[in-house]
Amino acid sequence: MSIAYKPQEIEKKWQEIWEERGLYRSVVDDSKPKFYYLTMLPYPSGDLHIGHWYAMTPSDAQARFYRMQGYNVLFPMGFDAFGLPAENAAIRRGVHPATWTYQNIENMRRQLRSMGAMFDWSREIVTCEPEYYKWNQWFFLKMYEKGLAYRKKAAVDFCPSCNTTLAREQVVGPERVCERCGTPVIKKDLEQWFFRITDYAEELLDFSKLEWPERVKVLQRNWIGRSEGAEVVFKTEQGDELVVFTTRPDTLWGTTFMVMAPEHPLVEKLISPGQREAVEQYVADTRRMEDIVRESAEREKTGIFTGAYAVNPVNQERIPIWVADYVLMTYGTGAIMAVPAHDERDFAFAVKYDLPIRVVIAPPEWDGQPLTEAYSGEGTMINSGELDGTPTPSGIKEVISWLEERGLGKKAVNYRLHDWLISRQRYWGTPIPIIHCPNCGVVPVPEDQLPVELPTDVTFRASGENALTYNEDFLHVKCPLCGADARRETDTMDTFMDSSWYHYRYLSPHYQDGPWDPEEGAYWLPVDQYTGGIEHATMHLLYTRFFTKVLRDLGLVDSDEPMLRLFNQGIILGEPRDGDFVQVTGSWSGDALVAAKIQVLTQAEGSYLDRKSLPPYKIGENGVQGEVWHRDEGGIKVRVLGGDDEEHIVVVNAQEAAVEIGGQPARLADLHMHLEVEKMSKSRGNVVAPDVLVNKYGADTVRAYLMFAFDWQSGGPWNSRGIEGSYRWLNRVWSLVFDDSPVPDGEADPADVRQLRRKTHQTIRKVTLDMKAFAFNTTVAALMELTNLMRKLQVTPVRGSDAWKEAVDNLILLMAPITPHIAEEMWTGIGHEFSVHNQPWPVWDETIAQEETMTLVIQVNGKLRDKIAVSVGIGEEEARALALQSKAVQRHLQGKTVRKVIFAANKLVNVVAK
RNA sequence: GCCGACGUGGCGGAAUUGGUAGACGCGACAGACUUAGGAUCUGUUGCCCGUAAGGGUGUGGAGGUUCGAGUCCUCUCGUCGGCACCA
Repeated sequence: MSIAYKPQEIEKKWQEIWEERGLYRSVVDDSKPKFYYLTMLPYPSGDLHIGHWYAMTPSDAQARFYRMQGYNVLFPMGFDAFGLPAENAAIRRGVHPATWTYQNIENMRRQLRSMGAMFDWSREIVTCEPEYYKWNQWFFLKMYEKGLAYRKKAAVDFCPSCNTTLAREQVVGPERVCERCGTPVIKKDLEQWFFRITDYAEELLDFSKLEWPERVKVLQRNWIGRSEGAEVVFKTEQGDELVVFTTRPDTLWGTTFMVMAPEHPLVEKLISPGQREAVEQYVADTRRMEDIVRESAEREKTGIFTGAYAVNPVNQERIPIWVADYVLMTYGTGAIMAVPAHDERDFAFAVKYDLPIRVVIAPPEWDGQPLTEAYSGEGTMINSGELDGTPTPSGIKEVISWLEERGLGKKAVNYRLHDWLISRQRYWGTPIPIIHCPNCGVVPVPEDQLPVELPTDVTFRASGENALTYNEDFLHVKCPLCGADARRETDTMDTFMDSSWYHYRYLSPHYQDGPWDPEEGAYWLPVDQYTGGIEHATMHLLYTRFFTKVLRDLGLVDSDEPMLRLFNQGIILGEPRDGDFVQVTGSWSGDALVAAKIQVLTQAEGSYLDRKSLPPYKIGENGVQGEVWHRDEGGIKVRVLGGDDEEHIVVVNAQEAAVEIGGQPARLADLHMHLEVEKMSKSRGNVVAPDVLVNKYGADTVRAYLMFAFDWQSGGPWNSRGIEGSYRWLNRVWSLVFDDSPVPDGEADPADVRQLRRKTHQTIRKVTLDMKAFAFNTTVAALMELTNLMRKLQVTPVRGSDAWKEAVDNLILLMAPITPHIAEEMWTGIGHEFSVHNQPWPVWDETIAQEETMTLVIQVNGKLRDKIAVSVGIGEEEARALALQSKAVQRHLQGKTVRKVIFAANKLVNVVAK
């Protein structure tokens, strides 16, 4: 073993050589099948996170695998460069968003290169470049022409902290907070731009052309929220039409009142004079109420009678119209028919306001008594005139035809999905290419004037207000139609616009005559494999599907779907750790301890403390001994365990405390607090920095570990010891391949040779199948198994055999996608030609991989009693005889009679006895 | 509340889809080499009883189907994720 494995040297070397030789430049080549492998592009936040590595390096390995299998693989990378953090940095630190962004990109490019991934950098895109966002604007204009982009005044969710509107899916949780900063959103009435994604709602529910995880499809289906029912037209006594949507038209005869959303435009007109003041007060109160309060389901419903009446079209009954906050303007028509007997919410409302409840669906075996709660199950229609007696499922259909015949209503489908709100009141985004002219109104910027560039000389206000709104140069423009002084639209586009089509721009990032070069498109599209996090299930992945359908309808692409196959990787969580064990002395102030001195008795490094070697937990008169459970600027919490594992958390005020670690003075911030398995975050201090790992172990180790240690789909907690295992493995492989000690004398044992060949071919088979199936952890495990066998045979004459060479070559080839640098170094190092990455993927020989002998499992009554080595393909008779001869079997058969013998070929014999 | 996913050693995770549970790795324990080792190498390692041979038990829990269940069915508990007055 003449040379040591020095990943830092060989990785840098090969990355440069691959780059120089253009090894991963992908060009259209009709002689090869194409494979467009796409992994989600990062936001340039500053540093590459271990999560980026976790998402990208297994993807890279799979892309490399396809490449060696003979595909022409495109594996591009870029930066999702517009967005709020850049602007916030500008405000906080006075750096221009562009400067901040490009500095981060520069750094992240370096970090990305350190992965050794096969990214084709000649196709890199940066979405904040005018040559990129010009096409955002172009698409916007095309959509505007087709009526797919429109402007309307709407009550929109607005984040007062980010000072911008949010799309519906950017408002999260029952508290309805801003996804980015956690501030509760407020409602604002603003003129906003929307994309008509609802036009495609039905088509977006069709996943038949997609090989996507069921999870994602379910999330999208829920998000689109399709429900079938009917629209029924009620008339008010004033003669206005009041349309309602219902999924249960069969309960129409049970409508005893109607409810409108407080925001419903007709409310104003309906109010009777006597009720005017009260209703207006109610509407105003509701509108002022925050959504958090209003939309909490537990809250008791409130409402008020408008004084107006409507007529139920099915039975001409006069029913009161109420206004209530439990009806939402944003769903259906903003008005409902209330059927208290068969709807929980209506029931509660009717009880509260003493409104009539009429049963029209008789529950099975109903005794005719008044209901104590709403019955929404199946039953038989009653009190419904000529339709009495119709059972529930068919009743719905029958009522719909009944309504349609009489022109009272029609079958209808409703979606929860809203149009996509794309306006953002922010500077760092794509300007919406629209001009507001006092004479002509809304005027699109002519195509030949694109891009509308973001001005660079802008000043940022601490409030976060859109800098474009007071940038005079940007603002003032002549109307392209009439030449009058006009004003530019200052809203910019949601950044999801950028990521909705970036996979098209990768094809030709600098192409001038269109969003991409159609020739490239004809070859590479659509994306064959997409990988990324599940968190994008309803936003990015729905928008990008919508976008492709729009592009298809514009005649730009042939496919209905952007990405045929999707795989979601999980996330890497923080490593759990015990906190430091400390001895705190000070004085008590109530329940809290005011510390004078905090001594760390041991500093935990990554793993749990050994309790045995520590002093006991203690709460005393002048201090405590225990584990640092939590730490913040003001102090710590110390966890003390009592005799029965009873837990006490002591709050320690450490403002005035002297901190000592190992006898040395230290800062409070140096104390390690207890960490659970939880998301990595700077504040918790459990972030793993890939750069540090690369410096210590090399990229190949990090790649191998990330692929080996987790089920890729699930992710899991980081383990700083675990990565050592992968490093050991690579070192062992290295010393196996570069073993230049003399080969042991003698003849190689043919059985060993056979065993090695068999294992080699089995490994090729396993790795090939598992790589395809995203089972990366078992792929690496298989390679480790082969390594382990080789290490056993390394000290025997087998090392001089052809089987050994075969094993070494194949091991290197199979490792190439996973650990590209060491594989290249070993491949060329044993005299093969550059590059290992241009080699064809090895093929296994099924007959060599075949086992000759196997372990026949012998069971008695289903319990394992013996194992016998037999040759593969042993017949039933023979197996049965062997089983019955087994001493262990005979022992267990004593006093029993054999009833039956089950034989499972190449598996086991089960003797059933009583 | 509704929808979905998941529960396997001290830990991360395997299990050809109904046929040897725990591959591979981490950790732990023992030993070798070493001035030393948190390097490297060898061995052991689900739990319980037993010196051993051997036996019992074991995939969140309870039941069921089957010659045989981590895998299929029913119920149940727990964890996580999504949606949530959606008419």
